[in-house]
Amino acid sequence: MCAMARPHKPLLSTDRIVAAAANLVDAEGLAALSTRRLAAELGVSGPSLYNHFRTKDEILEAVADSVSAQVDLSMFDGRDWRTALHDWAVSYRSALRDHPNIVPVLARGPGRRPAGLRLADAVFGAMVEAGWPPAQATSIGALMRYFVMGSALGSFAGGFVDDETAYDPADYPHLGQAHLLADRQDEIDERAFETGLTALLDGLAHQFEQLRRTA
Amino acid sequence: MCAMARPHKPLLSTDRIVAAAANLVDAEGLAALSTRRLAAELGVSGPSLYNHFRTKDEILEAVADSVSAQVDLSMFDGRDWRTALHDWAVSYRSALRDHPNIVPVLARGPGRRPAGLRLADAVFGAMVEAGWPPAQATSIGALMRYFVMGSALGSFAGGFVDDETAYDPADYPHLGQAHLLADRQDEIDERAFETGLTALLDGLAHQFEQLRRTA
DNA sequence: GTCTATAGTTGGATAGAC
DNA sequence: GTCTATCCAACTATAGAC
Repeated sequence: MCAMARPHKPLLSTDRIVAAAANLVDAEGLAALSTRRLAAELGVSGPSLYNHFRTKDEILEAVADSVSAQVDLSMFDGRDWRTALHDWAVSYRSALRDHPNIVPVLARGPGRRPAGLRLADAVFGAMVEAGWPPAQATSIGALMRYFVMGSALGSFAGGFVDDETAYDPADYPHLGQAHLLADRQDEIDERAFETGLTALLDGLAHQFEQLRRTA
Repeated sequence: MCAMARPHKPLLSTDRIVAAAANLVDAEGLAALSTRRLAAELGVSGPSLYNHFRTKDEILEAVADSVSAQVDLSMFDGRDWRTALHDWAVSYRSALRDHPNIVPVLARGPGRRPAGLRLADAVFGAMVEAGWPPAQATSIGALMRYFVMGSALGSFAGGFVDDETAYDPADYPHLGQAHLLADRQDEIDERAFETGLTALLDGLAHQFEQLRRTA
């Protein structure tokens, strides 16, 4: 009878653990990620995870970095900064919206996470290359992160309840249609993101022109 | 000997509970908010809280709404939309940065929270009043929320470690100065926020002009 | 590298006395 | 409206067998 003590082929791998953890967090939220629960999803016992990660937080960091790794950075090779920044923001948001529950972890910053750092390196390098002064390039990296993370953290439209009686016109005179937002979440959030991104890039292009003129 | 069964003066009030909960979340994070811990801070026993709230989540929602209530909305009376939007964004971010740990809860949206709804009502109403079509006014409310929440969720600069050896130039050729960011967090985040806000408002003003021209 | 067993906390919430 | 007592579930992590 095999007591399953030491298998000849490892049952686990860091990649399998990270993938299962990401699925769990996506499906049930950060709070649902426990070592026991994760192990159960992988068909192993809880303590087995500690052969691959030292703490639960290490697993969480690895999940966060796997999301950063999904962001496309290829547009920074060659294209003009505005187009590149637009396409990057779209890819960035797309990756984060697939995993909104992990956004608060990503918001801690890149720290020592390789994919997060590659991302920061690519956008900062491309902006400096394009002619932005380093301090401005830093601001651009920061403000784009603000906008993308904010847009991925939670749906704007989905934050209103789908209940006509919830928003009394006497209390909220302009929210008469607000209960309709929840039905068209994706469309409304998508349009707001594109509107904001266009405004942001228009405004930055304006600043860039002024910068070139005075230089 | 008083067994402290039913005091003549209530020891607790919803306001006291909310204030203590906010302090706890600010100081130690969302995870530190437990009913037992919160009760201890208030000098009462854990179950006493259930005389004022039905669940822990109700307390959390009340904390979130108390933060929304701190946002100034007076600038929407009379001032031009751009100035009002700027001042509102600054006040909004200021309130949220004082309580960054509660931002993920605020990101659920206003739902049925009165202060959150007053905020949404004020900005939407003011934009429509100023001449923005309702769909655009909705987008503006959403994209401003994205930007402000993203900027309050966590520091950009503070997300890099203050360790010169952490960012190897061979791996990250443009992050040679990144370890210096952590030392000047507030200054860097503040400038990025103002840069982004100005760009956003410049871009929206541009869209508004075009809208007026074609109308 | 996986298992079992377990230590040692901590959690949300209810029942019923006063 | 606060208390005490309690239920029972869940958690991270370690020790040591195989």
